[in-house]
Amino acid sequence: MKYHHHMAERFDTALDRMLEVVVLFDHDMRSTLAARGLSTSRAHLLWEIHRHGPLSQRELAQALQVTPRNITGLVDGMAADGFVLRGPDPADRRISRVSLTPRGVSTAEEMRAEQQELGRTLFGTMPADTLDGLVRGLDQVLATLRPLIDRSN
Amino acid sequence: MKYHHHMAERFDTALDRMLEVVVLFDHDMRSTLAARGLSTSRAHLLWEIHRHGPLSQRELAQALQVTPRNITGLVDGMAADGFVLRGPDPADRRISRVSLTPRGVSTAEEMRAEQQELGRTLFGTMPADTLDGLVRGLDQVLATLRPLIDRSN
DNA sequence: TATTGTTATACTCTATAACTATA
DNA sequence: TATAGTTATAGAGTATAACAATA
Repeated sequence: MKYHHHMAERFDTALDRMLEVVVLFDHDMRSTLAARGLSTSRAHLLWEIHRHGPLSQRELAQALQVTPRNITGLVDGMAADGFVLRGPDPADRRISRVSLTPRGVSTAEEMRAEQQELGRTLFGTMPADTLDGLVRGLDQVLATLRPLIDRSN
Repeated sequence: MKYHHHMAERFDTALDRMLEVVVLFDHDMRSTLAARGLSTSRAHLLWEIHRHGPLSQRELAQALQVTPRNITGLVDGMAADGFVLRGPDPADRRISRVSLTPRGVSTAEEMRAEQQELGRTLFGTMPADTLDGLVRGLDQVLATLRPLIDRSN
Protein backbone atom coordinates (compact mmCIF):
# COMPACT_ATOMS: atom_id res chain seq x y z
CA MET A 1 0.00 0.00 0.00
CA LYS A 2 2.76 2.37 0.98
CA TYR A 3 4.67 1.25 -2.12
CA HIS A 4 1.76 2.04 -4.40
CA HIS A 5 1.28 5.43 -2.89
CA HIS A 6 4.94 6.17 -3.37
CA MET A 7 4.82 5.12 -7.03
CA ALA A 8 1.69 7.19 -7.63
CA GLU A 9 3.57 10.29 -6.52
CA ARG A 10 6.42 9.49 -8.89
CA PHE A 11 3.97 9.04 -11.76
CA ASP A 12 2.26 12.33 -10.94
CA THR A 13 5.58 14.13 -10.90
CA ALA A 14 6.57 12.69 -14.26
CA LEU A 15 3.17 13.48 -15.76
CA ASP A 16 3.26 17.03 -14.43
CA ARG A 17 6.61 17.55 -16.16
CA MET A 18 5.25 16.12 -19.41
CA LEU A 19 2.17 18.33 -19.28
CA GLU A 20 4.19 21.45 -18.58
CA VAL A 21 6.48 20.62 -21.50
CA VAL A 22 3.43 20.21 -23.73
CA VAL A 23 1.99 23.57 -22.68
CA LEU A 24 5.29 25.46 -23.05
CA PHE A 25 6.17 23.87 -26.40
CA ASP A 26 2.73 24.67 -27.72
CA HIS A 27 3.09 28.27 -26.55
CA ASP A 28 6.56 28.61 -28.07
CA MET A 29 5.50 27.11 -31.41
CA ARG A 30 2.48 29.37 -31.68
CA SER A 31 4.43 32.57 -31.11
CA THR A 32 7.22 31.51 -33.46
CA LEU A 33 4.68 30.76 -36.17
CA ALA A 34 2.61 33.88 -35.53
CA ALA A 35 5.73 35.96 -36.15
CA ARG A 36 5.70 34.56 -39.72
CA GLY A 37 1.97 35.04 -40.28
CA LEU A 38 1.24 31.34 -39.79
CA SER A 39 -1.25 29.55 -37.53
CA THR A 40 -0.68 25.96 -36.42
CA SER A 41 -2.96 24.72 -39.20
CA ARG A 42 -1.24 26.80 -41.85
CA ALA A 43 2.19 25.67 -40.70
CA HIS A 44 1.07 22.04 -40.81
CA LEU A 45 -0.24 22.48 -44.36
CA LEU A 46 2.97 24.22 -45.44
CA TRP A 47 5.05 21.48 -43.90
CA GLU A 48 3.16 18.65 -45.58
CA ILE A 49 3.65 20.18 -49.01
CA HIS A 50 7.30 20.90 -48.29
CA ARG A 51 7.87 17.25 -47.33
CA HIS A 52 5.76 15.54 -49.98
CA GLY A 53 5.66 17.97 -52.88
CA PRO A 54 2.46 19.40 -54.45
CA LEU A 55 -0.65 17.75 -52.97
CA SER A 56 -4.33 17.73 -53.89
CA GLN A 57 -6.70 19.36 -51.43
CA ARG A 58 -8.10 15.90 -50.69
CA GLU A 59 -4.66 14.69 -49.69
CA LEU A 60 -4.15 17.78 -47.55
CA ALA A 61 -7.48 17.16 -45.82
CA GLN A 62 -6.30 13.66 -44.89
CA ALA A 63 -2.88 14.85 -43.77
CA LEU A 64 -4.36 17.55 -41.53
CA GLN A 65 -7.25 15.31 -40.35
CA VAL A 66 -9.73 17.96 -41.34
CA THR A 67 -12.69 18.14 -43.74
CA PRO A 68 -12.01 19.20 -47.35
CA ARG A 69 -14.01 22.37 -46.78
CA ASN A 70 -11.38 23.65 -44.35
CA ILE A 71 -8.62 23.14 -46.87
CA THR A 72 -10.43 25.46 -49.26
CA GLY A 73 -10.30 28.17 -46.61
CA LEU A 74 -6.71 27.56 -45.55
CA VAL A 75 -5.45 27.50 -49.14
CA ASP A 76 -7.48 30.64 -49.97
CA GLY A 77 -5.81 32.52 -47.12
CA MET A 78 -2.32 31.16 -47.70
CA ALA A 79 -2.54 31.85 -51.43
CA ALA A 80 -3.64 35.43 -50.69
CA ASP A 81 -0.61 35.78 -48.41
CA GLY A 82 1.71 34.32 -51.06
CA PHE A 83 2.71 31.04 -49.39
CA VAL A 84 1.03 28.59 -51.77
CA LEU A 85 -0.37 28.34 -55.29
CA ARG A 86 -3.20 26.29 -56.81
CA GLY A 87 -2.27 24.55 -60.05
CA PRO A 88 -4.00 22.07 -62.39
CA ASP A 89 -3.44 18.33 -62.17
CA PRO A 90 -2.10 17.05 -65.49
CA ALA A 91 -4.30 13.95 -65.47
CA ASP A 92 -7.50 14.89 -63.60
CA ARG A 93 -9.20 18.22 -64.11
CA ARG A 94 -11.21 17.91 -60.87
CA ILE A 95 -8.04 18.11 -58.83
CA SER A 96 -6.38 21.30 -57.61
CA ARG A 97 -2.69 20.67 -56.88
CA VAL A 98 -1.36 22.96 -54.16
CA SER A 99 2.33 23.82 -54.33
CA LEU A 100 4.64 26.22 -52.47
CA THR A 101 5.67 29.58 -53.83
CA PRO A 102 9.35 30.59 -53.37
CA ARG A 103 8.16 32.42 -50.25
CA GLY A 104 6.48 29.24 -49.01
CA VAL A 105 9.68 27.25 -49.56
CA SER A 106 11.88 29.77 -47.77
CA THR A 107 9.39 29.99 -44.89
CA ALA A 108 9.44 26.20 -44.49
CA GLU A 109 13.23 26.20 -44.52
CA GLU A 110 13.40 28.98 -41.96
CA MET A 111 11.00 27.07 -39.72
CA ARG A 112 13.26 24.04 -39.97
CA ALA A 113 16.33 26.13 -39.09
CA GLU A 114 14.55 27.63 -36.09
CA GLN A 115 13.61 24.16 -34.92
CA GLN A 116 17.26 23.10 -35.03
CA GLU A 117 18.17 26.26 -33.17
CA LEU A 118 15.65 25.32 -30.47
CA GLY A 119 17.26 21.88 -30.29
CA ARG A 120 20.66 23.46 -29.69
CA THR A 121 19.20 25.78 -27.05
CA LEU A 122 17.46 23.00 -25.17
CA PHE A 123 20.05 20.23 -25.45
CA GLY A 124 23.34 21.99 -26.16
CA THR A 125 24.27 22.35 -22.51
CA MET A 126 22.78 19.04 -21.40
CA PRO A 127 25.21 16.28 -20.32
CA ALA A 128 25.28 13.41 -22.83
CA ASP A 129 23.95 10.82 -20.38
CA THR A 130 21.05 13.09 -19.38
CA LEU A 131 20.14 13.52 -23.04
CA ASP A 132 20.33 9.75 -23.52
CA GLY A 133 18.09 9.18 -20.52
CA LEU A 134 15.59 11.72 -21.80
CA VAL A 135 15.39 10.15 -25.26
CA ARG A 136 15.11 6.66 -23.81
CA GLY A 137 12.26 7.76 -21.53
CA LEU A 138 10.45 9.60 -24.31
CA ASP A 139 10.76 6.59 -26.60
CA GLN A 140 9.08 4.40 -24.02
CA VAL A 141 6.33 6.94 -23.48
CA LEU A 142 5.76 7.12 -27.24
CA ALA A 143 5.71 3.33 -27.52
CA THR A 144 2.80 3.30 -25.05
CA LEU A 145 1.08 6.42 -26.33
CA ARG A 146 1.10 5.77 -30.09
CA PRO A 147 -1.14 2.68 -30.03
CA LEU A 148 -3.45 4.43 -27.55
CA ILE A 149 -3.98 7.29 -29.99
CA ASP A 150 -4.21 5.03 -33.06
CA ARG A 151 -6.98 3.09 -31.38
CA SER A 152 -8.97 6.26 -30.74
CA ASN A 153 -8.90 7.18 -34.47
CA MET B 1 33.22 19.47 -37.62
CA LYS B 2 32.33 15.83 -37.53
CA TYR B 3 31.57 16.18 -33.82
CA HIS B 4 29.16 19.04 -34.38
CA HIS B 5 27.34 17.18 -37.08
CA HIS B 6 27.00 14.21 -34.78
CA MET B 7 25.59 16.36 -31.97
CA ALA B 8 23.15 18.07 -34.32
CA GLU B 9 21.67 14.68 -35.18
CA ARG B 10 21.30 13.83 -31.52
CA PHE B 11 19.55 17.14 -30.88
CA ASP B 12 17.23 16.58 -33.83
CA THR B 13 16.34 13.12 -32.57
CA ALA B 14 15.57 14.43 -29.10
CA LEU B 15 13.54 17.33 -30.46
CA ASP B 16 11.59 15.03 -32.77
CA ARG B 17 10.63 12.89 -29.77
CA MET B 18 9.57 15.96 -27.80
CA LEU B 19 7.46 17.28 -30.65
CA GLU B 20 5.75 13.93 -31.20
CA VAL B 21 4.98 13.73 -27.48
CA VAL B 22 3.48 17.22 -27.62
CA VAL B 23 1.28 16.35 -30.59
CA LEU B 24 0.08 13.04 -29.13
CA PHE B 25 -0.59 14.46 -25.66
CA ASP B 26 -2.53 17.32 -27.17
CA HIS B 27 -4.57 14.88 -29.23
CA ASP B 28 -5.22 12.61 -26.25
CA MET B 29 -6.27 15.50 -24.00
CA ARG B 30 -8.63 16.93 -26.57
CA SER B 31 -10.47 13.68 -27.15
CA THR B 32 -10.67 12.92 -23.43
CA LEU B 33 -12.14 16.35 -22.78
CA ALA B 34 -14.47 16.27 -25.79
CA ALA B 35 -16.00 13.08 -24.39
CA ARG B 36 -17.10 15.18 -21.39
CA GLY B 37 -18.38 18.12 -23.44
CA LEU B 38 -15.31 20.24 -22.65
CA SER B 39 -12.93 22.14 -24.90
CA THR B 40 -9.38 22.94 -23.79
CA SER B 41 -10.48 26.42 -22.72
CA ARG B 42 -13.47 25.14 -20.79
CA ALA B 43 -11.34 22.52 -19.04
CA HIS B 44 -8.80 25.16 -18.08
CA LEU B 45 -11.53 27.38 -16.64
CA LEU B 46 -13.06 24.45 -14.74
CA TRP B 47 -9.65 23.51 -13.37
CA GLU B 48 -8.81 27.02 -12.15
CA ILE B 49 -12.03 27.26 -10.17
CA HIS B 50 -11.58 23.74 -8.80
CA ARG B 51 -8.10 24.65 -7.55
CA HIS B 52 -8.73 28.17 -6.27
CA GLY B 53 -12.42 28.23 -5.40
CA PRO B 54 -14.97 30.70 -6.84
CA LEU B 55 -13.26 33.34 -9.01
CA SER B 56 -14.38 36.60 -10.56
CA GLN B 57 -14.49 36.73 -14.34
CA ARG B 58 -11.60 39.19 -14.23
CA GLU B 59 -9.51 36.67 -12.34
CA LEU B 60 -10.48 33.96 -14.79
CA ALA B 61 -9.43 36.19 -17.70
CA GLN B 62 -5.98 36.56 -16.13
CA ALA B 63 -5.68 32.85 -15.35
CA LEU B 64 -6.60 31.85 -18.91
CA GLN B 65 -4.60 34.70 -20.48
CA VAL B 66 -7.62 35.79 -22.43
CA THR B 67 -9.71 38.98 -22.66
CA PRO B 68 -12.66 39.37 -20.25
CA ARG B 69 -15.06 39.19 -23.16
CA ASN B 70 -14.13 35.57 -23.79
CA ILE B 71 -14.87 34.63 -20.20
CA THR B 72 -18.42 35.89 -20.66
CA GLY B 73 -18.85 33.45 -23.55
CA LEU B 74 -17.17 30.52 -21.84
CA VAL B 75 -19.17 30.99 -18.63
CA ASP B 76 -22.40 31.41 -20.61
CA GLY B 77 -21.84 28.10 -22.35
CA MET B 78 -20.62 26.22 -19.31
CA ALA B 79 -23.49 27.54 -17.20
CA ALA B 80 -25.96 26.42 -19.89
CA ASP B 81 -24.34 22.97 -19.77
CA GLY B 82 -24.50 22.89 -15.97
CA PHE B 83 -20.79 22.98 -15.11
CA VAL B 84 -20.63 26.42 -13.44
CA LEU B 85 -22.83 29.02 -11.78
CA ARG B 86 -22.63 32.82 -11.55
CA GLY B 87 -23.12 34.18 -8.04
CA PRO B 88 -22.93 37.63 -6.45
CA ASP B 89 -19.85 38.90 -4.68
CA PRO B 90 -20.72 39.79 -1.07
CA ALA B 91 -18.67 43.00 -1.10
CA ASP B 92 -18.77 44.32 -4.68
CA ARG B 93 -21.90 44.25 -6.78
CA ARG B 94 -19.97 44.71 -10.03
CA ILE B 95 -18.34 41.32 -9.59
CA SER B 96 -19.77 38.02 -10.78
CA ARG B 97 -18.25 35.13 -8.81
CA VAL B 98 -18.14 31.92 -10.84
CA SER B 99 -18.33 28.66 -8.90
CA LEU B 100 -18.68 24.99 -9.81
CA THR B 101 -21.97 23.12 -9.70
CA PRO B 102 -21.90 19.56 -8.28
CA ARG B 103 -21.56 18.41 -11.88
CA GLY B 104 -18.61 20.74 -12.35
CA VAL B 105 -16.93 19.38 -9.24
CA SER B 106 -17.41 15.75 -10.21
CA THR B 107 -16.19 16.46 -13.74
CA ALA B 108 -13.01 18.07 -12.36
CA GLU B 109 -12.46 15.09 -10.08
CA GLU B 110 -12.99 12.64 -12.91
CA MET B 111 -10.49 14.55 -15.04
CA ARG B 112 -7.96 14.32 -12.22
CA ALA B 113 -8.57 10.56 -11.88
CA GLU B 114 -8.15 10.06 -15.61
CA GLN B 115 -4.90 11.96 -15.50
CA GLN B 116 -3.58 9.66 -12.79
CA GLU B 117 -4.75 6.69 -14.83
CA LEU B 118 -2.75 8.02 -17.79
CA GLY B 119 0.29 8.32 -15.50
CA ARG B 120 -0.07 4.66 -14.52
CA THR B 121 -0.46 3.63 -18.15
CA LEU B 122 2.58 5.56 -19.33
CA PHE B 123 4.95 4.96 -16.43
CA GLY B 124 3.65 1.85 -14.66
CA THR B 125 5.74 -0.55 -16.73
CA MET B 126 8.76 1.73 -17.01
CA PRO B 127 11.93 0.70 -15.13
CA ALA B 128 12.64 3.04 -12.22
CA ASP B 129 15.95 4.29 -13.62
CA THR B 130 14.37 5.06 -16.99
CA LEU B 131 11.67 7.07 -15.23
CA ASP B 132 14.32 8.91 -13.24
CA GLY B 133 16.27 9.69 -16.39
CA LEU B 134 13.12 10.96 -18.09
CA VAL B 135 12.21 13.29 -15.23
CA ARG B 136 15.78 14.56 -14.94
CA GLY B 137 15.88 15.32 -18.67
CA LEU B 138 12.47 17.01 -18.65
CA ASP B 139 13.47 19.13 -15.67
CA GLN B 140 16.50 20.40 -17.53
CA VAL B 141 14.43 21.12 -20.61
CA LEU B 142 11.92 23.03 -18.50
CA ALA B 143 14.70 24.99 -16.77
CA THR B 144 15.78 26.24 -20.21
CA LEU B 145 12.31 26.64 -21.66
CA ARG B 146 10.53 28.48 -18.82
CA PRO B 147 12.65 31.67 -18.96
CA LEU B 148 12.43 31.61 -22.76
CA ILE B 149 8.64 31.68 -22.58
CA ASP B 150 8.50 34.17 -19.72
CA ARG B 151 10.62 36.57 -21.72
CA SER B 152 8.24 36.37 -24.68
CA ASN B 153 5.27 37.38 -22.48
C1' DT C 1 -22.50 6.74 -59.95
C1' DA C 2 -18.39 8.34 -57.46
C1' DT C 3 -15.01 11.91 -56.53
C1' DT C 4 -13.11 16.83 -56.10
C1' DG C 5 -13.72 21.03 -54.60
C1' DT C 6 -16.96 24.86 -53.71
C1' DT C 7 -20.99 27.55 -51.79
C1' DA C 8 -24.08 28.06 -47.82
C1' DT C 9 -24.54 27.94 -43.02
C1' DA C 10 -23.31 27.44 -38.14
C1' DC C 11 -20.51 26.79 -33.85
C1' DT C 12 -16.32 27.78 -30.81
C1' DC C 13 -12.50 30.56 -29.47
C1' DT C 14 -10.31 34.64 -30.06
C1' DA C 15 -9.88 40.06 -30.30
C1' DT C 16 -11.21 45.34 -29.98
C1' DA C 17 -14.25 48.91 -28.92
C1' DA C 18 -18.22 51.09 -26.98
C1' DC C 19 -21.43 50.87 -23.24
C1' DT C 20 -23.77 50.02 -18.40
C1' DA C 21 -23.56 49.39 -13.62
C1' DT C 22 -21.23 49.93 -10.02
C1' DA C 23 -17.20 51.70 -7.07
C1' DT D 1 -12.53 58.52 -12.76
C1' DA D 2 -11.67 53.61 -12.67
C1' DT D 3 -13.25 48.81 -12.66
C1' DA D 4 -16.36 44.56 -13.87
C1' DG D 5 -18.89 42.71 -17.09
C1' DT D 6 -21.78 43.07 -21.26
C1' DT D 7 -23.29 44.11 -26.16
C1' DA D 8 -21.69 44.71 -30.93
C1' DT D 9 -18.72 43.29 -34.37
C1' DA D 10 -15.03 40.68 -36.70
C1' DG D 11 -11.72 36.96 -37.98
C1' DA D 12 -9.76 32.17 -37.83
C1' DG D 13 -10.59 27.28 -37.56
C1' DT D 14 -13.78 23.74 -37.44
C1' DA D 15 -18.16 20.98 -39.02
C1' DT D 16 -22.31 19.33 -42.19
C1' DA D 17 -24.97 19.47 -46.19
C1' DA D 18 -26.12 20.59 -50.90
C1' DC D 19 -24.22 21.37 -55.41
C1' DA D 20 -21.27 21.81 -59.87
C1' DA D 21 -17.72 19.95 -62.61
C1' DT D 22 -15.39 16.04 -63.87
C1' DA D 23 -14.32 11.09 -63.90
